[in-house]
Amino acid sequence: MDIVKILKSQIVIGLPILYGSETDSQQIQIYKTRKEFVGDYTLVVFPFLKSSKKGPEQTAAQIGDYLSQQLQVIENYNVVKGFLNLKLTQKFWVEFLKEISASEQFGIKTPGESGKTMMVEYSSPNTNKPLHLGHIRNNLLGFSLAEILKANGHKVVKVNLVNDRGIHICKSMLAWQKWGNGATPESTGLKGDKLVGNYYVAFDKEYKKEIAALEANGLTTDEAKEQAPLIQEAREMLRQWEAGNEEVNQLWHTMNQWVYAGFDVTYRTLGVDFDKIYYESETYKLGKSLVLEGLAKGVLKQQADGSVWADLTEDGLDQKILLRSDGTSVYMTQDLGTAHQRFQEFHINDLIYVVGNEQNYHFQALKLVLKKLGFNWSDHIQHLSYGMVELPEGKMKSREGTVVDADDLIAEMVETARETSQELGKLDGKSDEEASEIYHMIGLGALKYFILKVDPKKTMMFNPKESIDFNGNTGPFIQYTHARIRPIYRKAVEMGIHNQELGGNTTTLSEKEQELIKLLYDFPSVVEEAGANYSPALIANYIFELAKEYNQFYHEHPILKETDEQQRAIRLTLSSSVGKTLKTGAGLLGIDVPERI
RNA sequence: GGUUCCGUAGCUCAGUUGGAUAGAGCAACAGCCUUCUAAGCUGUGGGUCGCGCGUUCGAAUCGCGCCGGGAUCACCA
Repeated sequence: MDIVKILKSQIVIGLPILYGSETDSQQIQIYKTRKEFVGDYTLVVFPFLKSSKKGPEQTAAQIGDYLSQQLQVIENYNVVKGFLNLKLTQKFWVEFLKEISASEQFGIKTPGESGKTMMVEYSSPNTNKPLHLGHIRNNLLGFSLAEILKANGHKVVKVNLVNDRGIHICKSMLAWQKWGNGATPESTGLKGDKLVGNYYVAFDKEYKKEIAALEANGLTTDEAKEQAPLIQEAREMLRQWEAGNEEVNQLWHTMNQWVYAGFDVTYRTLGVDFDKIYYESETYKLGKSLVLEGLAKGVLKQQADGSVWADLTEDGLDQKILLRSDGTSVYMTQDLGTAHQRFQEFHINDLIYVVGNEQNYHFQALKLVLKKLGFNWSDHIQHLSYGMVELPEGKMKSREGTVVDADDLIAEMVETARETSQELGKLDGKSDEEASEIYHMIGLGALKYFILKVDPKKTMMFNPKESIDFNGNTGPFIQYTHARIRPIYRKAVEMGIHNQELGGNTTTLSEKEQELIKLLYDFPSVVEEAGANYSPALIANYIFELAKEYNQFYHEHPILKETDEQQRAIRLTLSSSVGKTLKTGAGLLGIDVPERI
């Protein structure tokens, strides 16, 4: 049971007794005592002054007296202005430490415990170009969110909706047809997604030339964009695809397979996976029947040209098209259909889309339209809306080649890990295989932490010229701290002292030791908060704090060399608990930690 | 223009259900390896929390108005 909750409930009971007035628990502010003051938890008493009709100090003292009488775990208290600082007994903390070391999975619930199933859709790439840094943020967030939700006791279904059809794919296909000379991943040695991406860029280059030529002939930019032969051809190809043209379909299939093979490599390197992959080519017609039903019910409107619209003006949005005048679907239509299908098929409680904030409007509209159609589960559609990754020059643009390629970046990170490691003389004497496994772990740890430590909803900056750090508030710092702890535990096992009973009464915990235990105590609520806010960043910040605190402790205190057995036992348990928690926390971010560096 | 998100140290970011003297990391400078892993630890310097007004015992945090930046408002996805 959470001590803060216990304190709160005691105060709810106590205030009427002391002052004869009810208090709602909202008014009770308890937080960890700041380091410059003595105590573990602090109650802010200002909100109670009206009912106590006394000064802050006196009120705080009265409440302090009351709580001390009620709760044995309170050692003592002190009052500074309107702040009541409560100090808990050492026994309380030592008992808690015992609990952690006894528990298999501290701070983590078992998936299914909550009785809820969550579906997380993430990644959802287009198949006309390789993945870049923006996709990395998406993939890492999606994977981490799924892990965090599981840790909160939910079952999780991870899905990916691959956007494998549309004009953008046709652009790559057309360019390949025109200028590819039959190139394949095998013949060029290129990763499939890279090969296809090159033709997308090639298309855009030629297309721009055509536009420029038409503009020179006096057309406006819009007209030129519309009339350029290349775009006309691409559109024709899309019509052919939709008509089921055999040849186009064959090419489409072949090129998509190349891309999938390429994506798989990137996904595997990143360590992300999916329970189910949807293909838009199979889902894009879903939703049309829902729209027609809505039309029949009169909640949607049809215009004279036959197009169907949802009127969202009452909710502050605009008119939203759902079926074109020729009766075909748009993006929104498909999303209506897939959402409907998913709630039916998987009996999910929540559906969370991990999609960039540029689509905020789309998801607002999606929920509203579903609501209009009478689906109450639309309230359970969530959008984890994350910010863009920007370069110093601004936004990344695939077509202009100003993107940070996912594979390149990963390779760079692993290479830097290798160089750094060799410079520092780490891993000398390890087999090549073992060493490169660790380089990979550290390189990816650095990258993942770098991305995930930032609040998802914020735009973040990446400067390719400055390499991602390996020191300080970084993934490798967490990994290093873990790798530092593990040998201690291994030695303790050799010495046969690894599971000695903690007495807790004969020794005095140092400030650092208490600080560490208190931090550990926070872990379960951090996991909870990260789950409630869809924020891996909270986990990242927490494990950094924990690792930093541990390194200070490590510097100041001997562990195995401590002669007092009681003291040593506590420090050992503390160390292995921190190690365990770092590993669990990093795992929630999709970051592996090594046994040794 | 409407909607919406953001603005904290030179740089990258924490801190926002209102609480005590606003914090980290990087970069700079000065120290600490014959002692359990120095990817570590210690110290120094660095702030008009974009600006103003308001609410409050108390505002980086809430409200209003400006300034600056991003996203979005397609018969694209």
